[in-house]
Amino acid sequence: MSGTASVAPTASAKPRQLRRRREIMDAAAAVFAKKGYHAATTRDIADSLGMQPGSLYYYFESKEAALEEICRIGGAEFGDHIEAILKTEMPTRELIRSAIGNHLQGDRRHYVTCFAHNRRFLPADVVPEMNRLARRYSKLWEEVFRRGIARAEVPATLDCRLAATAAVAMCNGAVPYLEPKAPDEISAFVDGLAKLFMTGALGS
Amino acid sequence: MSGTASVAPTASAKPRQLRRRREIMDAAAAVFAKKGYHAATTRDIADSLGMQPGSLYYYFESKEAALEEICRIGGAEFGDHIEAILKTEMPTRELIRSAIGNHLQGDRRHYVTCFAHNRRFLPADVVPEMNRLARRYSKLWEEVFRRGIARAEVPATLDCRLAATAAVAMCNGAVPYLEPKAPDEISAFVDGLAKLFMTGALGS
Amino acid sequence: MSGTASVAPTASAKPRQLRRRREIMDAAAAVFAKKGYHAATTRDIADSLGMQPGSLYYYFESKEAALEEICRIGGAEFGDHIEAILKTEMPTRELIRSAIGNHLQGDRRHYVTCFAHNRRFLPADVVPEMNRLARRYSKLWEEVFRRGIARAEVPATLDCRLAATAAVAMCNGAVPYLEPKAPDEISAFVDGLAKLFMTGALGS
Amino acid sequence: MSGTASVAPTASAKPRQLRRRREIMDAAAAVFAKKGYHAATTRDIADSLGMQPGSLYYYFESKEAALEEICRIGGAEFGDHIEAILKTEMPTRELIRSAIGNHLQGDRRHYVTCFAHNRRFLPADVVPEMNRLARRYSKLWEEVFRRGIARAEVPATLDCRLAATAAVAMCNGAVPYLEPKAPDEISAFVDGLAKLFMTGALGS
DNA sequence: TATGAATGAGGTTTCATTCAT
DNA sequence: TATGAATGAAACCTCATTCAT
Repeated sequence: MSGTASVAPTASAKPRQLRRRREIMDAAAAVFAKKGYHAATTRDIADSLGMQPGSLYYYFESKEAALEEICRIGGAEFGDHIEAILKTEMPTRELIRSAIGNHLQGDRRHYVTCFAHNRRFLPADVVPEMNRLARRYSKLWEEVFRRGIARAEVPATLDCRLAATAAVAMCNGAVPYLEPKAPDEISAFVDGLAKLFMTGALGS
Repeated sequence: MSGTASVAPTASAKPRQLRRRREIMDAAAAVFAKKGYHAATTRDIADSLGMQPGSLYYYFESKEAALEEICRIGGAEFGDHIEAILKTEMPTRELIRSAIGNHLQGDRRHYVTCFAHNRRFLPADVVPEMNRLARRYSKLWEEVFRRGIARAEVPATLDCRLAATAAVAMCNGAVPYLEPKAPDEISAFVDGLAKLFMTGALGS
Repeated sequence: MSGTASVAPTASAKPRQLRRRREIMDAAAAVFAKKGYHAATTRDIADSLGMQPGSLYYYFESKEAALEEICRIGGAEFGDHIEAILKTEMPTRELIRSAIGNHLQGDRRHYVTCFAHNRRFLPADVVPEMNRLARRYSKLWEEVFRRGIARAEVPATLDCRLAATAAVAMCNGAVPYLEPKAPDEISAFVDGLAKLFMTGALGS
Repeated sequence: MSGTASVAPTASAKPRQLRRRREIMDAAAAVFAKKGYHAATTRDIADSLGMQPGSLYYYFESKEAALEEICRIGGAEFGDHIEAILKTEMPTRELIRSAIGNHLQGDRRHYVTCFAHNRRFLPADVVPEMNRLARRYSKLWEEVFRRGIARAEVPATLDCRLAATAAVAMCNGAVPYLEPKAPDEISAFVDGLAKLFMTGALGS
């Protein structure tokens, strides 16, 4: 397993293996996000990678374990992004735009879609953990609004909890509208959604 | 064989059958909406009705045929509701509240959830018809905003198409937040969403 | 159940019931003969009678019991016919023509088709009885040829057993060719088969 | 990755797969021929191969698709055999014996039995193709007799079409009599049938 | 690391059968 | 007698997963 002879190759082999693993998980996340966990077959994933279904099992223990990992990443990374931008002095308008952008345009957007729609299919003993991640994500959205109130960029009457829910709902519901769009269309779409969310349909 | 006595049962026989069929379809729509088409088993549906899976086939030809019918109803009825209220003189604020309410609180809300999330799983030859229904629903939402502009209840600068997409996206994304709520909580939630959608997170 | 009051109706009701039963069995035999026992559903039979599948169970205990009765009738009646004509002084040529005709044109021809193709699907404990009926039918065919030899109407070198097998095989195999034919075409066809069987393809 | 060593396995991989596929199809044909398509279960086929029913689907798409392929082979190959022997100078007696032999003793005899009895169960859009194959087989039998007439080996009065029908009917009807027989008994049986068919029961 | 063949659990569906009406 | 609704066993089929190569 170890020994001086195998150190050198391992040092370069590991990253390659990890890169491959990331490719596999990305493919799985994309397929899960597109079709949903149950409609997605291991063959779908394998096909999108040009391999055989059986070969996937070198990279994950089971389809469910893959979903679990994807959800964990999706649930955590999205929170992390808001947490990071909350540490900056960005004005609220930009915070919101950045958070929506991360949800819909980020590298790992498939992971979050997966998280949003498929975490309920995980085994009962990990669902609570996932819900904790979801709550954290919501709370961070709330924090965005609360901070906006503190800075007088947001009316003090805003129901921050409801606004957070609405933001997440709108992002999740918007996912299916992204697929047919080109990348620059997506940017414009996200800008539009962010503006609308901030000023409202009846606002100026 | 003849006589007034036998007219009554015959006259009520069909409705009874139709009522039962509606119960079955409602149950299927609820299960599909909750778990998604592929994760929902015929056993789930049957269990929620207290019957055996095989007995369902007395009422529909296949699980897929049931989905098709549910989607058709969901896609049509929701458009119908907006169409109906557009014919009234209701102010735009109430139009929007009513449309969101229909999406999230209506008797057939499970049908529309089904339609939104599962119509892509229908056989290729019915998907275009379903997409036509979806486009119609969007167009009717657009019409709500366009009418608002004409009446000067909505700023002329609003991108009506985007607003329609955002409204539908928000409604679809909000569905999972409804389930744990009591009926009156749902009403308050829908009121809040409608208000937020109209005035925006940053609006007064 | 009994009593003077019900005697009169019973006397005429029984035949009516029996006639109906015969209709049902004929329909079942026809469907079994056409599609085969396993491909034939109770719905097929019911449809051909304009009734509901459940109603059939007033006339037979089970689909299998119906098959058993049909096979028993088919197996017996065909033998009976040959037995009857063997008692006459008919020349061998006419005996053969009559036996083939009974197999392919008789009122109960569906019963014999059923017997030939589906008796193997009966429960193990009645198969021997059916095979006994089949053997009897074969033996009676043999007797036709043996008698022909005795009367010098058939060459003494004929393998009577083989000829019996061939006759039955040809009749069974000819059944599918009957269906599309009109009644008088069937007669001509049977005449042709009988002649060919007697004189051979290479005979004068 | 390259080198002569890896060529051999690749070269033999395909044939191995095809050989296995042929085994599966042969087993399915045998079971279909014995029990009939509807009475034959995928478990019957799997059992006769020592595998699980689900594993069969590695080799064919559905039970019905297997039947279709079997019928296509059965319908074509039998015609091919007569076509081939018609190209030789074989006398008519031998032609007939060979054609009957192919029907009842050939490697693919189960395929033809399948074809004869079960092609009507195929989907409506392939039945016409199958019937075309059946007609071709009949026509080739006719050609055997027609050629015999031309060569004066068969009386000019023979109804060639009827004789073809009778030959096919006799072969199909004789199939059930083969099963309990040993191989050499089968040969004798086929010889007997051929002779009887040629000279007739009443012929010398 | 990857594959092809196989497994077996579980899903959808069919259908003979029952029974209250 | 007949029906409509339901049952439950068994069929076909899918698919995540395993394993020898």
